Amino acid sequence: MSAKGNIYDEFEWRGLLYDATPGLKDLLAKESVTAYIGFDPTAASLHVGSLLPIMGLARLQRFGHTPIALVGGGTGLIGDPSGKTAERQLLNKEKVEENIAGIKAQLSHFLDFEREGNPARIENNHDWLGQLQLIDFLRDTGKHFTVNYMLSKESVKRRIESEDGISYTEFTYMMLQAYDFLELNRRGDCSLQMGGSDQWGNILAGTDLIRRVNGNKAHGLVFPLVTNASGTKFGKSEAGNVWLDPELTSPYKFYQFWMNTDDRDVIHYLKSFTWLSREEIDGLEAEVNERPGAREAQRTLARHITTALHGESELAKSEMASKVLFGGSMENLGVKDLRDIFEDVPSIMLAKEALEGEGMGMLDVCSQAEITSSNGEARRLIRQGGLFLNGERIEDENARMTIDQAIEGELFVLRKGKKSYHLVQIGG
RNA sequence: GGACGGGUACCGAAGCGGUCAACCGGGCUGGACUGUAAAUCCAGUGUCUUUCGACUUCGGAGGUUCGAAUCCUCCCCCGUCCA
Repeated sequence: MSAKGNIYDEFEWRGLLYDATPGLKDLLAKESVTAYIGFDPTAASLHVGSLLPIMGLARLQRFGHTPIALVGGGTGLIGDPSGKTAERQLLNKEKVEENIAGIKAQLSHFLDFEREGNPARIENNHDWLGQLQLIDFLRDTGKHFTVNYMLSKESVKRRIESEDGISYTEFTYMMLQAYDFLELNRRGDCSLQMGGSDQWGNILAGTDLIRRVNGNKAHGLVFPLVTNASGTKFGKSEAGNVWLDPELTSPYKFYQFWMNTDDRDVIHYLKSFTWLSREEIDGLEAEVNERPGAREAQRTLARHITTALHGESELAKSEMASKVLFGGSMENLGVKDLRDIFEDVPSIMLAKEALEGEGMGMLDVCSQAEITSSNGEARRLIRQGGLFLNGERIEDENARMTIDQAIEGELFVLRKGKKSYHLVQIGG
């Protein structure tokens, strides 16, 4: 169907094909398909974990198919039990609305809503789920689900076996997701739902429902869960979740997150999250094997994703900051540059008077700047050689910080360990 | 409602009258090595002072005792089994 070949093969070589319904490959080869992925508005921003499905939609679009991003304004009020071991906290409607707005903005970085022939769309399932009448729903949709079928689904089974059980609310989630698929199939001829592999059960519930209600053949395709060689959960940094929203995760931190990718994961991530061709990725793979220390693959990965999400200029800033923070000294940098580089580093103001004359004890500075949470901790830190003022190690726990040590008389750069920076600025 | 079992620091888990600020493991924080890595090694991990020491902690409240995380009473919570 497309000059570039079949998207199915594309997913396959990129390692993004975990499972798919039979016949999907032929369908994708023959015609332009409309496909959707659901996004949960449980937070005001998506995080890097959502990048895989988002890219899935984007790839699909480049291959001539039509992507729909479905925001779960309705289902978000219910909560999906898949992959969860405990009952979810319900969100209120206002919060969900707010989250949807944020998510839409982020999706637009990746999907083309203007594209000739197959523009992307965003739908909110609250538009139809909100209208649903209980009795109608039970008669028209509920009839097609046996409890036996629902109980047999992995996500439900696991929760039933768990001690806390599963509420009726979450139990119903599967039916609603199936209904979404049916609705999209009816109104827009959407015939494919994609998602993470944890969605397989829900997706099949949808294809089954569509077949029963209107006899159409619908398809599902799921991506593998993104794994992490170190065994930690993908998408977490030491600072917590890595979000797509620059207010929550600065472009610099976002860039660093990818930069820190384990050698064992980086090729897989390049396949999953970038547009790079097979040849380019093969080249980088060779690079990783030959000169792992250069981390060319990580740099390429970080560049591509950061640019896609935050743009060229943010990438440039992130790279400059990285260079200073990890590369060399800050010697030649003025206050202006430093302020820029340390833009999203915690910062405090201290009164000029406090730093004149004797100055302030480093232990105090540490608590004021919230570098440490007790004097004892600050003491240990210094003793072990983990505290730096303007790049110089503090040797003595009784050292004092005075105004003449300030860079251009305006600010101090404190560093704890290798990576944790704090700024102290002098206030009036 | 009844019968047991249990609640100890971020988590898991010892301790069951003094020598307990509380073994050990994980996590976390520094340091060394390094590739802004992994692995490894070292150190640290209640608060205040840091040498000694003082103070606050072992579900909660009381009590016994010279002395309690450890014994007693009541209460709260969790798990398992029986109703």
